[in-house]
Amino acid sequence: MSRDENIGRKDVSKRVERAHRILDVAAALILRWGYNKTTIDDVAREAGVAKGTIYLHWRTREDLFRALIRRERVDMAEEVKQSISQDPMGATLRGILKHLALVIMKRPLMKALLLRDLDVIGKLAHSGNDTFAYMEKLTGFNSYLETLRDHGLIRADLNLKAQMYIFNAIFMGFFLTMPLMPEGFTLSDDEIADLMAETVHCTLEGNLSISADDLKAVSLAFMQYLDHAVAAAKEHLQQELQ
Amino acid sequence: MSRDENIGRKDVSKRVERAHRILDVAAALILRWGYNKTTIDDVAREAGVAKGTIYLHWRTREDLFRALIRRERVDMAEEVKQSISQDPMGATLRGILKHLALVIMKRPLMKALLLRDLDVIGKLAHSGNDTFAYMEKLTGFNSYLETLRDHGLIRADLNLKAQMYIFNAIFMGFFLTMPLMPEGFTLSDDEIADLMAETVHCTLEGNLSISADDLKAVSLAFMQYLDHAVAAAKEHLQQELQ
DNA sequence: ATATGACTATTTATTCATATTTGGTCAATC
DNA sequence: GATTGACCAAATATGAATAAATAGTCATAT
Repeated sequence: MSRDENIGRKDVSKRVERAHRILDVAAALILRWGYNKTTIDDVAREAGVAKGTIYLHWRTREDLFRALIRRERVDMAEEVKQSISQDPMGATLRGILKHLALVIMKRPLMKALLLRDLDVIGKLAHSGNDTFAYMEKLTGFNSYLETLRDHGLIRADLNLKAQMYIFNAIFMGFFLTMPLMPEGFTLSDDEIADLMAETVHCTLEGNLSISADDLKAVSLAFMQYLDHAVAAAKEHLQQELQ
Repeated sequence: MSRDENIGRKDVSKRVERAHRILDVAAALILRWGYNKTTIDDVAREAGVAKGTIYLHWRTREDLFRALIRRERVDMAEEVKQSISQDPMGATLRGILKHLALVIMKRPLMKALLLRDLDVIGKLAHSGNDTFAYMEKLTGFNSYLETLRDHGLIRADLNLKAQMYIFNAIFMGFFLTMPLMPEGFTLSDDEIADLMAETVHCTLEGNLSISADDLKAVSLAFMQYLDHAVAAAKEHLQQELQ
């Protein structure tokens, strides 16, 4: 490794560190004041950099916040991956749902994004309603469901599209019901996650007896996929933050 | 029956008829233009009455639309009752859910109310956020669940609060997911209703074997309750429209 | 080369005056 | 007595003109 590259490396790591510091501030401010009322000046001041510095990282204000969202997603994916890998049943449908739910509940920004909380994401909701990425995610999930089905880990008497819809409805339903329940009918995050998992289990996994081999195979395939996807996303993010 | 009362009757029936005509127009206009942009003048013109006449029925604009919503609820309840009574399994949890869902899907106004579609209900959403009536409905549903449980028609290994939450989450989830699914992943109303029922069945009813006696008992109790509640609501509505 | 913050061109918020719409009333009419 | 629609006050929309806030730039400093 030449000296030039070394120097470059050092510079880059400093830059990335600063980018993260700025995003940290942006995350705190968007949750405190909402996207519409969070200014670049605020972010710069709180992050201890000049405004111009922020524009050395991102071309526009929106770019900055979109980067924040991407980072949030990557961090979440990493956390979910860890969580799943520690649970023998983690790669089952109910496992994924439960771990995903618990991680999201701990992350106010992800929760706000999922629930489309306009107080937080404001105009960020309208612009760039990335349906392409969404479709991509859905089709990715589709192939995961196919794998599960091939290994007998979900019911075979329901078509994929239906199972897809059911999974989505349960996922969104449990989250969206949270703020709708009146006093006395609310449940804790952990209870909700468990019930979500239970619902998916009963409806999509049925009372199929899980073969250890199939579970192992699916877990391996899924973790391998997740490892790869998360690593790529992290790499991509690192690159993006230079 | 004296002649006075007869004359009164006739007048009242005319009045009620007119009230319904006005509400019909209000329903059409609120769906076409939304609450905020539907004026009393519009309603009066379309209904073929003078504006003053409307104020002979309701004290304010909001009262008119709240009456419309009450009527919609009563009509819906009546329709659900009919639908359930024709289905042997109608009074089971999955039966109720399915019939309720199908009826709502056919009623744009109910759908808009359920989904809190601000384009339709506009400022009507904020004012009078009737949590009391909501609580009442929830506790009513609670006791229905208790009856089901006593007759072994739903699982006994989940507490009522949890089952309540699950039911709500499934119900809302399937409805709210409808507009969120992209092209190619959508399902028909009937498919969605069936999947909703299936989900509730798997999760809350389990694979319990239903005793014919218990089913009969629950159906009877439920239909009796529904009959009574709907009749009272209708009576109340009739009274309200004078 | 990197970072800064004063600077500017836009955007957004505020104000104020005017015009229009609309909820609700009530004297006149049927 | 029931119904009407002209009428009014209040609310809402429109627009101009001004002020304030803010995104993004760039000459200068480190």
